[in-house]
Amino acid sequence: MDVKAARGRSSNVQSSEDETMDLRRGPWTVDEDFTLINYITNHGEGRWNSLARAAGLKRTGKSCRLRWLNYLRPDVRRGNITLEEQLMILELHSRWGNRWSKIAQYLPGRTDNEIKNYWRTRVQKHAKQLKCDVNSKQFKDAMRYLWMPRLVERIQAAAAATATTAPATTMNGTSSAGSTTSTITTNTHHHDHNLDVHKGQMALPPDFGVAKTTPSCTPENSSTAASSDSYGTDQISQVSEFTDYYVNIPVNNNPSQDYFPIAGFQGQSLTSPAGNYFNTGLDLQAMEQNNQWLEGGDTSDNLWNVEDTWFFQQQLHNTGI
DNA sequence: AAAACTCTCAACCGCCGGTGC
DNA sequence: GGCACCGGCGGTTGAGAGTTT
Repeated sequence: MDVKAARGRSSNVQSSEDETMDLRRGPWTVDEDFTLINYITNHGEGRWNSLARAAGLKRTGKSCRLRWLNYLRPDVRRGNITLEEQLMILELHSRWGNRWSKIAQYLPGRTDNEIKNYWRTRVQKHAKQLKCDVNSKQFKDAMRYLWMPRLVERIQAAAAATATTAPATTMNGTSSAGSTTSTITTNTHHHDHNLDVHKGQMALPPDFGVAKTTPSCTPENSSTAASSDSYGTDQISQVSEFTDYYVNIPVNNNPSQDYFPIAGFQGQSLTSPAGNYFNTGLDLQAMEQNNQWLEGGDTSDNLWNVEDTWFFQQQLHNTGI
């Protein structure tokens, strides 16, 4: 098959160099993969254009680089994004916006492309369901006060379940295995860098979770400093608005050592994630009392159910936001 | 069963900054 | 300083798989 012509968009715009070199485009074949892996195994990475030529691949250097980094590299992790990774992505995106490669640095084995795809397909889908812009204050607040706490809950529930089967370790804080009533312990100055969050290697940025001297989860300043797609240097929060406080959450089989940061809580029970920090008119406590959104059993893609969406939209309507 | 629709993700594009001549 | 080349990044596309009608 002539891969070059496989993608209509690609076949329309061909550089003269491509035509003279008869470079291939489109999906990689098994043989090409094998050739690239073999060459890099024997010679290492180098200048990608010359590598492509030396390896006998009729591909651009860019294409080889992309294939290697996003797919063939031995340490690339594939498959579902874990809850911890989801939480990390939400958090880091709140800080850095669409800096996918930077975010990927903190998710070992995940590529910027994968994270970008996750954001576009999952996160933006939720924004679409809520009929609001993914960069809007409403959506960011909903993400912070609904989605992230819910992720934390599920992580915690999973950890509690693990603890039930392996009672030798205990959570830092009180815990009811299998329930969602565990108390989060505030740890405002905890700096466990390079935390063993996922398969032992999920490193956190140096200021991840650093407490501000003044809590910032107020209607006035929430979701105003970050999360724009066009980040100027003055727009990048030095401290994430999502990670004002550490919350000790065991996230793997060694809960006594591992803590996962999450924002917006100050020693609150997870049963009240909407809590007292949200006074923008979106009465999330009422949402909680409406109790639909805390119902368990959903999947990571179903953190927003129909009721959530409906209620959220009602709040938007009622408050005139 | 099949058409229509939705979702996922690999791959490409253009732009930009770094580097060497 | 100017130019060319290269690598890296974020944005976008579209094929194919999956789901719904």
